[in-house]
Amino acid sequence: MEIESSPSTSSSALYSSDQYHVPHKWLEVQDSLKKKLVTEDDYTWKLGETGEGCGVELLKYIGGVDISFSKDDPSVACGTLVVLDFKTLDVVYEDSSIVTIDVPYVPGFLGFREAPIFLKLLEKMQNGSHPFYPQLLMIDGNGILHPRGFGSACHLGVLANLPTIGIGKNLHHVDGLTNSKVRELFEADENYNIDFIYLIGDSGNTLGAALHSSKGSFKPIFVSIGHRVSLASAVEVVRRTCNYRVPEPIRQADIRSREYLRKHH
DNA sequence: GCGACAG
DNA sequence: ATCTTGTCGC
Repeated sequence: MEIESSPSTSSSALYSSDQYHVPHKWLEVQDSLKKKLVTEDDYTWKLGETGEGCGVELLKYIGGVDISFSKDDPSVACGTLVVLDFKTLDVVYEDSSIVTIDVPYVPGFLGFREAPIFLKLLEKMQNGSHPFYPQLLMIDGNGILHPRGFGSACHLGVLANLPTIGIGKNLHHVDGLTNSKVRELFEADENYNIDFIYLIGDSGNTLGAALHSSKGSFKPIFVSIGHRVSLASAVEVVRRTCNYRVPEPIRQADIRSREYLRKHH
């Protein structure tokens, strides 16, 4: 007869520390959603730039999402969805919502905590048949650059059935990838004036790319595919939305969510 | 054995 | 994520 395991003994030994507890079914749900993941370009529009205006549908509305948390009450947060014009990078839509979050942050399960909030914002827009509903979404968090290949960008992409790109501002150490390894790769290629390197794990899989996205930034951002987009397209889109280190859709969502929270709380 | 740990 | 001052540069 099995003895009931103690609460500190999580079903997945992601980390040797018992600092985090993985709620029941999260691994199963993640695995189930992962089966619906599409890792290639799956959309009808083009990125434009060359020979546009020939009747082809172009990428115009690109979304960004982020969440800011209250310093006083960690359960109070503000989720924000912005939509930018891909060409001009002007914000053409913004919606923010103050919410209370009871779902804990567990490394490797960020989607469970944040995706529901973004889904609500997207549904609100979709239900109103808003003309600026995003064709593609950028998420503050990783895509397949993740311990089980299913980060929050994949999570939201599958649930929203939208092409998504994951943006990490810090490296999630996965498959043998480390910051020093990334530094080495950049230094090895620096002679060729290359501003990005592919993140290839010990498994041999390409999990994403590290990109020096703006001129004055030595610290890279970490791009990985979420859903229905190829890595090449993802990097291209990210490149073209970076006025600063952080791509504009995410940067605007970040700024505006923090501002909204400050005003309404 | 210790410690790592997207947001 | 959030806690935080000054400081360097355009």
